Amino acid sequence: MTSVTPIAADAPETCCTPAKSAVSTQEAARMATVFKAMGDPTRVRLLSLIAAGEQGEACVCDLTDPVGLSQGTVSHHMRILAEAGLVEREQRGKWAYYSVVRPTLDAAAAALRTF
Amino acid sequence: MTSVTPIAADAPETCCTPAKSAVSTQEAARMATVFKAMGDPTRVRLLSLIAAGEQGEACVCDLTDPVGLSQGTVSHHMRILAEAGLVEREQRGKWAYYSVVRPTLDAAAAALRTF
DNA sequence: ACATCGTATCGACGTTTGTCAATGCGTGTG
DNA sequence: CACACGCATTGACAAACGTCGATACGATGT
Repeated sequence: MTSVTPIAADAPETCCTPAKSAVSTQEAARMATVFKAMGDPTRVRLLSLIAAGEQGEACVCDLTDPVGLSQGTVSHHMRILAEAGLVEREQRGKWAYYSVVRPTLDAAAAALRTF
Repeated sequence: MTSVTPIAADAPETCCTPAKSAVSTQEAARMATVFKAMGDPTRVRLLSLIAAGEQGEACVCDLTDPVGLSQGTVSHHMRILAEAGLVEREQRGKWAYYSVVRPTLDAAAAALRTF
């Protein structure tokens, strides 16, 4: 699984506040997945820590201390962020480096502006 | 309660990708409140319906049918959206009109871009 | 091969969440 | 006044969530 459906970058051809129509149920669900992933203080913090990291990335071992949670819990949160398409995982040696997926963030921000 | 703390419009004096630092725990918590409110498909739908409404507003009776949930449940969701500062309530006659609070949306979108 | 280290996964737990049906509370209308 | 209507609140309950400790997995180094 782990579909990673990045909110849909549609927005057909709109101009300025042009007779909006409500989003479909499925689109609402996809948006909610991303927002729900960011709906936890710890995950917001994790995302922020990763973005603030050296190359905009960080491994789990760098994250457990700052958030003050067990390694297992952090790993769990990373999984949720990854499934929402907010971060990407890259195995380097025995470390797992996570980096922020900017397009997803941008799509989410854009989606917010459509309301 | 119902603090309605709109994410903080800080962003001191930054330019282009300038040595980011992680957000504080409290800021993370405030952000998470807003995103958590949008972390449910029904609430995304509600927000969208309101924004798509006549004057960018809608009363609960207009919302129950589209989302297919009981009136009590819709009222519950509206409360959460209101507490997150995402919508405002205005009593007009015997109807309660909800409207989207654009600044909160914008602040959330801006916050997303800081990652 | 073996021991070690960094992560992921599992099982269990208390808490929070989304939902409903029922009830309470204002507000306008007969 | 009494009644109907729109909305909020309550109580209850199943499902989902966040957390931990323990365990399993995969890569490194000895």
